[in-house]
Amino acid sequence: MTRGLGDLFPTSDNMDSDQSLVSRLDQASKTKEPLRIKLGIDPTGSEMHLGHSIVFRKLRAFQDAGHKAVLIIGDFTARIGDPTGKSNTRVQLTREQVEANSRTYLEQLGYGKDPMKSLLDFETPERLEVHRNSDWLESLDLTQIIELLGNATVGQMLAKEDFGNRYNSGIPISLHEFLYPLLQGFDSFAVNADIELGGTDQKFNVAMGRDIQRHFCKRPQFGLLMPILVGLDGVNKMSKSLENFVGLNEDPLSMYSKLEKVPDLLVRNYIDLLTDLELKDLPSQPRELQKIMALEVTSNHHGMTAAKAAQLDAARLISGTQDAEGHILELSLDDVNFPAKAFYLLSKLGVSPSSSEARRQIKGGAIRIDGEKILDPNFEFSDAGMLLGKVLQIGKKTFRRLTI
RNA sequence: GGGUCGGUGCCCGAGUGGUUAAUGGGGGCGGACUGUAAAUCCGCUGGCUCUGCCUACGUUGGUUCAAAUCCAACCCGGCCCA
Repeated sequence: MTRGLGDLFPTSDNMDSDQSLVSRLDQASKTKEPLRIKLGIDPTGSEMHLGHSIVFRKLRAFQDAGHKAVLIIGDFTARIGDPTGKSNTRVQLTREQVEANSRTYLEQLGYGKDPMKSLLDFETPERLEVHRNSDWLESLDLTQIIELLGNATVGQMLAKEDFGNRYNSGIPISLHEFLYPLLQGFDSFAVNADIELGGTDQKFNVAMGRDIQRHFCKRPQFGLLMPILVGLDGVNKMSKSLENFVGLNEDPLSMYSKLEKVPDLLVRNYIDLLTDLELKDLPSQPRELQKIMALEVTSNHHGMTAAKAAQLDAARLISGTQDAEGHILELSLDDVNFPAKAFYLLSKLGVSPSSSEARRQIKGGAIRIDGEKILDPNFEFSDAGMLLGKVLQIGKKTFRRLTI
């Protein structure tokens, strides 16, 4: 339960169960009253990634220990946008976008899937509640909103790192952004949370929840924060917009290939946060560790059989051998008008983003056909027969078999 | 609302009437090396079936043979004042 923990508060070790999580857990097991573990997620995108999964793994651990997961789909707060970690105002989403995102989020978390292969246990009713925060936030009236706003000061808001940075560097902060932490806090009150899970960047918002609960005369929650997962670049946090992520619904091969080459410094961290493996039982060679980690994580989401297949495929693709029969994606020459010059072919096939880029790739020596380098962008293929069944290679890692 | 400064390519950021898709950095892509990596080195980095053509420096107009660079209005933002 404490594995990988980033931060926990409050942490007093006295016996006051409002201040010590250990005594609260004791109390819960004595009274057979499961704790309510809140985790909120704003459906602001369509794709979840491994960074999200850390906190869900923790939630699942609580479920498996008999507690109740209270999942909040932030369909209302998604429309405001969490300013945490942002250097500018977030675009506001429409109701329809948010609704579509909510559905894909639930699917990615394993709704309707075997609990053994999914992040959350959706199958055991007493272990899960799912709420949408529009249920209570949408109907707040101005009086209530003003009461809510009274719980925090401008000073507190500006003390929050992201707001402070933005304020000091002259980047605009819209007033509605100040409301976000308060609404997240109100969620904790609304679902009567005992513990709120979140990333370490959520400390301010989670702490706000305690203030709001106390304001409404509820027992304040504990905050249990998990570290932020560093992305594949080894520098920034994992995020879709930085394109350093591994999506939860990526196919096994793509998931494995990305994980297998995470920077060495990250491998232990990934093992700690994304698997149940014990580091001391594992070999120390970085390359071996990468493979074990990639296999294990892929297996968590797709099962061991699929993960092992992905590992084999990845090895074949990397070694550059083209005999990964059936594993090379096919690409149809259907749309191509012959005679076709090399650069036109690449852009028409969609392997190059533009025909200018295709020219550059060719000149840079990135393109091979059946292993033979093409260096002239204007090289002309007179008809499809010249290419049929051959393997087009773009860079080191992308292979496409050309078909009709 | 008033004053003032500013809005440049994926990002940051030079440029301030005239060879040129527009210095530099970051990021990205490609190549070499390697452990498929990191570090390092090299090349590329607006679009187009491309020896040429087209679109670009907040928006729209204007001045000029010529504008990212000058003028006007408008939109957006910072700061100071209210």
